[in-house]
Amino acid sequence: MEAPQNTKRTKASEPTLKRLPRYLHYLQKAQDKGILTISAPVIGKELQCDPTQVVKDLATTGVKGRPRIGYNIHELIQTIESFLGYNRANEAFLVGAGNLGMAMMSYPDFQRFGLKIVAAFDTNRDKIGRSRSGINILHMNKFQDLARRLQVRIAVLTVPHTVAQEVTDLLVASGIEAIWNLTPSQLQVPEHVIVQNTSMYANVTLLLKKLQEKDESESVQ
Amino acid sequence: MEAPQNTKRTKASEPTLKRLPRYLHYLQKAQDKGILTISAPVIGKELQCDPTQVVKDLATTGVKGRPRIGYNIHELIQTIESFLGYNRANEAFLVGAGNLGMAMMSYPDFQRFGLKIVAAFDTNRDKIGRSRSGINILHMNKFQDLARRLQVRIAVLTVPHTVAQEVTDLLVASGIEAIWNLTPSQLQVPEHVIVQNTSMYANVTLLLKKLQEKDESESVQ
DNA sequence: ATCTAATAAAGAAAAAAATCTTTATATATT
DNA sequence: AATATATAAAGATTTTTTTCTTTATTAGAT
Repeated sequence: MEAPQNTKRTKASEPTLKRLPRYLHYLQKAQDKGILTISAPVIGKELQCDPTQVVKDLATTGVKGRPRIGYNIHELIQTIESFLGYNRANEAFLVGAGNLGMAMMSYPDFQRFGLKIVAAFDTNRDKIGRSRSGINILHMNKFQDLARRLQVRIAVLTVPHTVAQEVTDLLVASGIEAIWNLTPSQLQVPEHVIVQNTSMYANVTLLLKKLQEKDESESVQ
Repeated sequence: MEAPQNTKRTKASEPTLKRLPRYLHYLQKAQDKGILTISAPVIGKELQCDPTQVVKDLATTGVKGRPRIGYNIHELIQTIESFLGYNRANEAFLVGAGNLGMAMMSYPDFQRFGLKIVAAFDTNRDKIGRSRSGINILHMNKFQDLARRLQVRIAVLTVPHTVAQEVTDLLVASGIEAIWNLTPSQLQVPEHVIVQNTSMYANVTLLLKKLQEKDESESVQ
């Protein structure tokens, strides 16, 4: 355990990390169909992206392919999953059992992607004691104690944005090291805490802007 | 209406488009506090991002600031909203009234960001006829007729990934031009159809990988 | 009125990412 | 066995995006 076999400390770029799960999803479907080997050009064609991009992305995981054959699909899946850390089950607490929180609880397969939501928290009395997809909803005042005792490092934040910052302060005080922020708020956190923002608004903006640009380019013609 | 006043056809970059809604959200909160003018360094400090980046992003919208003063916050908000097209109410149909679909229906303020979900569709009998946040849930077999009659161009896709492609084919056949894809599937669409992918899996992967890299860098020290 | 400091704006440089090109290799075909 | 071909892998180029630098402007202080 002293020397790492893989000296490939090739820190993958963010765009690459975002593409890898997509490849993985496609590869798993392909494997289910009984396919044994697959080439980068085929993946690129199917996922409508550049084949050399696929080769480059796969190369960062350290997997080796063979000319004229492609990659062994089983080995490829294993390597990507291991590279992304999907084998470890990272335990997480979800905070905010509203609509979005409930949706996240019943979102399928997070566990296959390395994330296991082990409990949910809210302050609404009507929700406490209930459960969703096997995840119990507890009162927020139990968060700090449980997070410390269970050594949970990750929180999924789905509270209303009006209370996002104050809840975040509690998470940080409870030892949370990584926050998946699904609120539109920009969270203030200490340097050692990781925040991953998933803004629905940014995405809807991008979509509408693309549509708008398409309209404009057509009207110009 | 013949010649456009703004010859600034500065097509904004994708990263810029994703940042603008964040600025907007912060600016609106600042405006509520009664602030009248604001400078890029202040925005940058508050949102912990580079001040020159903020200046560049704001410049693409065409807004003008004044040295030593900053930007008029009201004018700034107006300009960004107009640039992003938030004034127009783009009507959309939501397809798939499951957990995520319901969450999207009750997601606040989409309309402020230019998107108005006017109806939802599903095939589950238990859901049809009900409504959520004032949005009625209709049977999927009414989709094509309604989309055409109401000239709805945008669809929000929140169906299970197993049926994502076949539903997409129906959307396209119904004249839908833009799809906000919240399933993990890579959709096959004709060239003229715009797809915006929002993958929860890509985001969770990014978070876990960042945490993993942090752990590794600490253990190396 | 003049000077100073803060800041927008424009431009240059650097960094990052995507795309393109070349090379090498292994399989299938003749 | 020799050749052609598909493909991975490595490298080079181009493009995009971010960061840095410089310049110009303006409010406030002296």
